[in-house]
Amino acid sequence: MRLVIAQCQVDYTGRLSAHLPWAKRLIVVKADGSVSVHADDRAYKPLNWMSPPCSLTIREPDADEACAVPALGARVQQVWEVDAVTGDHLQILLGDVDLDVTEDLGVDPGLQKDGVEAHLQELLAENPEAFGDGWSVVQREYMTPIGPVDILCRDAEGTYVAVEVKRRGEIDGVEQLTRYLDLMNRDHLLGGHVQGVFAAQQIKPQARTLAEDRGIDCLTVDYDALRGMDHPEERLF
Amino acid sequence: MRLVIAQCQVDYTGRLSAHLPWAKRLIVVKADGSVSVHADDRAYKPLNWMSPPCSLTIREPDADEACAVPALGARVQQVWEVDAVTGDHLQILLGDVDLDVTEDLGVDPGLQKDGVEAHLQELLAENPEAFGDGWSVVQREYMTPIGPVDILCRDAEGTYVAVEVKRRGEIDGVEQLTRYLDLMNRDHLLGGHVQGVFAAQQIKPQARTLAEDRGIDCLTVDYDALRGMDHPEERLF
DNA sequence: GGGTGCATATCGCTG
DNA sequence: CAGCGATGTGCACCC
Repeated sequence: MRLVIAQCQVDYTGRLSAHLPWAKRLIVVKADGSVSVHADDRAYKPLNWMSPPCSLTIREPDADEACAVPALGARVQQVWEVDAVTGDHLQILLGDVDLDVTEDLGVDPGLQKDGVEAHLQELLAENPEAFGDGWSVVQREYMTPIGPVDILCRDAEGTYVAVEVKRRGEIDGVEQLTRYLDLMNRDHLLGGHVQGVFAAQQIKPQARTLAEDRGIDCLTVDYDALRGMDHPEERLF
Repeated sequence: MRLVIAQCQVDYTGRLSAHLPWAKRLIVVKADGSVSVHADDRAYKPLNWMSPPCSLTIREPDADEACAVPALGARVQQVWEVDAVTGDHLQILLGDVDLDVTEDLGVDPGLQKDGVEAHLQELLAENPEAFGDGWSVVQREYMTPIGPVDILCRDAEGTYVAVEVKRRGEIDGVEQLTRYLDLMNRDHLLGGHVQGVFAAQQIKPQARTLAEDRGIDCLTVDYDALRGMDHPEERLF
């Protein structure tokens, strides 16, 4: 990883065009080939970047570029050209350099996450009684031509129920489930009528209203309680 | 901006839980208060971070934490605690420090962008003949109770047309326009029938199929050509 | 502050 | 490779 703090001017052309006037910024070159240009705000988001795969070429400024004066009495020291196979291009003109360090970080052992939608789905699939007495799971990630239904269940009467699981239930999730239901209701193998359940840790009022208007049941899920019902020894950490 | 490269172990609890085992990483503290932990890959995305507003407290390790040995012969030097008002918490245990520099970057003059959806919408609103002869613009960002329609037009026959503009036309955009049309078709002030146009630089086949199935017309827009029809002297750069 | 939509979104999985 | 969905999405804008 290489860290450079320098006066710079940046131009990007690709999916859009963007221009950064002269200012002092941080430039990060990672081992994966990525290049990012950061200001002292915007949290972790850079002002400009190039994602790998891309190639970085560093060269002397030509006569024309040397005239692009970063500050009074200063001059352009280097020109960085970053090219991606997609045609995206990032050009960085560098003036005075305040920091230029390179450190080998090695490969990161990686990130362990807990509490994402996949875990919620897993817990619900293992505890279908959370939906109601006599419910059973037919299949997780039940594939339809337009995407996978999170959990396909049958209720106590044997009716098929498509369950859409979300951490936060918003209007998009209801639209998604509606598309699945429209399709599944045309499938005679599923009995001609598939019920819908929208399950989330938190359901926005507008999403609930839309769901109920479409005959979809809503279930608010307590992740920690459900986790407690499960096997505590299987927790990640 | 403060840049630290050090052996570290990171734990995050908030919207989810996440754990990073000991490894050498880059830690960035920006003037906006944000803290990001980077590995040497994942392009500009950090492994873990805290967004402002948040507070950073640096302290000595207690007896318990000192036992968390980062590497053979090393010991925990510092503990960083980052807290957000939302209750989110980030804890970083630091071992050996390889780099610790602080630089004042000042306020960034900012970013100029060209070619995003807003520009496309602007160009189309100024050139409604792109939709067809005799078309006129009624209003941009026409408000409905569920959100703004990008452009409301009338065609040569005087029929109202809701135009949804996207850089890349995908299925979500068709759903969005459909919701607007459902609502507007109940509005007698708009003549009881509002036509739909889905305009984008590129329209995915599935989005096109869905749109046509719903009676929505598709228009592929050439941004550069449209820009040429417009006033070249008004270009950003 | 909630609702809505845009983003150079990025990333991972599946077919 | 495309399609689809999740993301600690983040962010701006508007009511």
